[in-house]
Order: sequence, then structure tokens, then C-alpha cells
Amino acid sequence: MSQTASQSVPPSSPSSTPSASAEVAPAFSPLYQQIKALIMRGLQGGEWKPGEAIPSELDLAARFKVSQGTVRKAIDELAAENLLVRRQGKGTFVATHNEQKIQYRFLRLQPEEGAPQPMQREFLDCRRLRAPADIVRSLDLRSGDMVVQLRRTLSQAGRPVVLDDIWLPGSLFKGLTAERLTEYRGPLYSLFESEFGVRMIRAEEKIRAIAADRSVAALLGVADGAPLLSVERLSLTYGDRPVELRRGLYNTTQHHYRNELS
Amino acid sequence: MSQTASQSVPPSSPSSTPSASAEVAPAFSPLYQQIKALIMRGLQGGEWKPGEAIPSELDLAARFKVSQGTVRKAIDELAAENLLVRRQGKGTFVATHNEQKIQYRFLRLQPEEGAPQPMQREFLDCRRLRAPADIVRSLDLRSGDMVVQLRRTLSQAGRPVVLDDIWLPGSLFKGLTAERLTEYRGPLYSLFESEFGVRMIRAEEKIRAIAADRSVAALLGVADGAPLLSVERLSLTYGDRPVELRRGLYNTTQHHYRNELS
DNA sequence: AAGTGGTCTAGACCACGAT
DNA sequence: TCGTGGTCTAGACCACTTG
Repeated sequence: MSQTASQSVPPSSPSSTPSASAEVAPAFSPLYQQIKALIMRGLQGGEWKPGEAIPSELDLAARFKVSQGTVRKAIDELAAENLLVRRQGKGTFVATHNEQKIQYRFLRLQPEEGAPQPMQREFLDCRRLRAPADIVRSLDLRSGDMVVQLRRTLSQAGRPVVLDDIWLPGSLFKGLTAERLTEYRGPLYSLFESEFGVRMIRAEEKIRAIAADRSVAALLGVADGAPLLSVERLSLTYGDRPVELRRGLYNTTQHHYRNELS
Repeated sequence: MSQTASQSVPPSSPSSTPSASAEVAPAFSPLYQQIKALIMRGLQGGEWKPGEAIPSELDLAARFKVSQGTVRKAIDELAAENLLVRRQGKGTFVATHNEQKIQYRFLRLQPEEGAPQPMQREFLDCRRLRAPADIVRSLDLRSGDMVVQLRRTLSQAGRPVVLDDIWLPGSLFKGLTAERLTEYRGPLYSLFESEFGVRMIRAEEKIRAIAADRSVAALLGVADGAPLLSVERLSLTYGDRPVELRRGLYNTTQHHYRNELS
């Protein structure tokens, strides 16, 4: 804590926070935000792995020399951002993509009627190539960098519903092969998390309606020119660094994309 | 407060909260939740109107005979749900749909490039009729109830981008006419709020891709069969009562629907 | 019974906005 | 200068989970 920890003794200089040089704009942040940043750094650095418990509030309070209430507020915000999950009586846990409950944390597609069903995956392609210009831009790479490109479908009752094209930075996904993909049980993000230490925290989606071209129509089993939902998702990890670009095409005759506004 | 307000004197009976009969499941809720419910009742009852300030935290604490911290936590949650807006140094205000800043609180459509522009509205239709069966179901009406049906477009640079069909319970929107609609400046929800006291708090959307039929294609200036984004929105007011069904068709050649996941 | 998160209180001080 | 929300603390007790 650069900010004086014991509030009862006021700091002599009012702006005692910043790191002396370079920094100009922030100049101050509440204690709990600093604690939040420290916890986040621990998460990013792998001090606590997904699914594991972080230290108790009292432990963290002792470690950081602040009150439990301050730690609590930091954790509250991290829990609100879905980075942590509180469980009363048990502890606070690092969020993960392989919870038994919500299978696809980011997939908003729902069947028109009835409860969400598990989907069957099939991988059609997995290759490494130099990133095309648009991918370079989206993933914030340098031109010439390698990317892994995947293509897969999600099916329900034998009918393909989703066709995903996925691009991943080659530097982060060194040993990713078609084999690893097909043999892995569970969501892709779960594999990314456990095998490559890449944790998707947040994502931004751009949604459009497009017409199926011939090749896509064949893969999804729809008519040429049929309307499809185009979902372009950019997934981000800690520090809002982009680590996946996904272009999905959804057949929405039996499904819809569900969203809540407030 | 049915729960004992002064914590220092513990209640003799541990389960002194519930209202004796009928209720079985809840049987207990934290003090701040009860305060939250009371504030929400004030909002619903119109004690404080949209845009107005609610009493200060200390005032509310005094009124409800609880500490400021408890009121604070209640308000925190209401602010997180976008029912209230905190403004440091000024007070806490009732959320409204006619803020200068975000013009369309619920419209997620963005131009492909450049900043969001204001859109031109045009009303094509406004009529009262007996609710069709599907509308009855969605709006939780009784069969035979009247509804107001609107049709309008939103355009940008002279090109129509959105075609909305809107259904509203007739009982809530008694004096709604085409004139009122065309002469009103500002978002529809702002008009609903100020003229009819109907406040949209939350909404659920189902999104699909569909092909434009002939009449729609003509209105949106696209080819017959062109893919369009179909956005079905159910808007809810206090107590999750549905008060609007909106079927929108978006031309997403120059725009996209933006969403954030976490 | 022990340990965890969850609630509640009371009081201090800070930062912001209006006066 | 005053009133507002925002931060921080310290301590009490409650509710849930595990041994």
C-alpha cells in the first residue's frame, strides 16, 4: 500500500500515492482499488489457479495490512466482474470455465423451446498460419505472427447449429493440435484454461445477420442464401488483452440468442 | 423493519422475522434487502419521480431506523440494477430514460464505423385493437384486452435501419395517439415515462436472423429475402411485470448489435 | 467447535458540488 | 462552508460448511 494504511494518522503530504515519475493522470485511487489490483495481479500471475480458493478475507486483510471491510469491497467488485466466486461458509474461489453448472459461460444460444441441451462438438480443421491482416489487427499482433486457426461445429440432435472459426495467437497456444481438441471433454475455454493457462475473462460481440454462402450452407445443412446470425467475438484476458477472435455462424431456426438489458 | 433494528440487543426468538402465516419459503431476509424493497416501493409508488433525487442516505437511515451503512448497501444494489444513479456531492437520483447522455438506453445497435449517431424516427402506424393470442401471452393480458400497436422506423442518413412493431397494454396507455408520438422529442421510453408513468426497468431480448419478406424489404429499402436481424424485446417494469413487446428488424449491413459478456 | 463469508453498526475522514 | 456520497476502520453477531 503506497497509501498510508492506518487512517488515524493522516498523511503529511496529501498526494503521497503515485510512483514519483512518469505517471501523471491517476495520482490517486482508493485503498480497496489498490487491494483489488493486487488480488488481480495474484490471479494473473497464477498465484491461485482457476477453481482454487483464495485466502480468506481475514488472511488477505492481514497480508495487506488493511481492514477486512476493505478487502471485502475489493473482492465484491471482483466477484461482480465474475473473476471470483463467493461461497458462504467455504471461501472465495477463482472463477473457471469448467464448472459443472453453466457449461458454456459465453454462449448465449438457447433452443426455441425446452431447456438448454448439451451440444456435440466436431472439429473440422486445425492449422497454423501467418495471421491475415484483419486478425493481426483484432488480436493486436505484429504482422507475420503465427496464429492457430480452428473450425468446428456444434450440433444438437444430429443437426449442426453453430459453425465457429477461431483464431488464437500462436505464441500462447504452442502445443495445440487436432488430437488434443478431439480427445478433450468439456468446453474449449476450459481446455485453454487448464492446458495453456489462458483465461478468458470478458468478451465483446458484434452481431449481424448475413446470408449463408454455398460452403457454409452445406456445413450447416441450410439452403444457399439462408439467413444466419453472425457473431464475432473478441475474448479478452487480464488487462483487456485480446487472446481469441471467433467468428460464429448460428442457425437460428430452432434457436435464438438471448440477451438481458438493464 | 420486522427484524430487530438494534443489533446490540439480540432477539429472544431467533426466527422473529416472518409474517406468521402463508409464507413458507423465504422466512428471512437481510435488513438491507428489506430497506431495498421499501425504497423500491417508493419508486414504484411514484414517491420520487424519474430524474429527481431521493432523500440522502442519512435521511433514509433515520426514517427506517437503521444505520447509514445498511441504507448504503440497499442503494448500492439498486444502483447496480440501474434503478438509481449516484452522483457524488449531489445525491442519489431516480434513473430515467431521458438523460442527455445515452439517448437510447436499450438500443445496442452501433454503426460499423464511427461514433453512434442520432437517428431519425418516423411513425408509420398507430392503432388500437384486441390483442392477438401471442401478444396476450407475452404481455400477460387477458384475452380480449385492448393493445396499442405502433409501427415505426429509425433512419440514419436518410436510410431506414430499424423497423419496429410495438405492442403496449391499452389499459396503461390511454391517451396515446399518432400526434403525441410525432410531436414528442426524445426516446419513446422517455415519453412513456413522463406521459404515462410507465417505467421500463429491464428487458429481455431474443435475437434471430430472418429473411426480409416483400413488405418489410420495401420499408427498409433492402432486397426481397435479404437477411435481417430480428430482435424481439420484452420490456418489464417494477415487479417484472411485462409492459411492452417490441419486434424489431435491423438492417445490419452498416450496423451491428453490440454485446458484452462476462 | 472452528472457520468461512454475510450482515449490521458507529464513527471518522475524504472528495465533490453548490453556496 | 455545508451537505452529499465515497472510503476506511473495528468490532459484533449471524448463517453456512466441514470436521
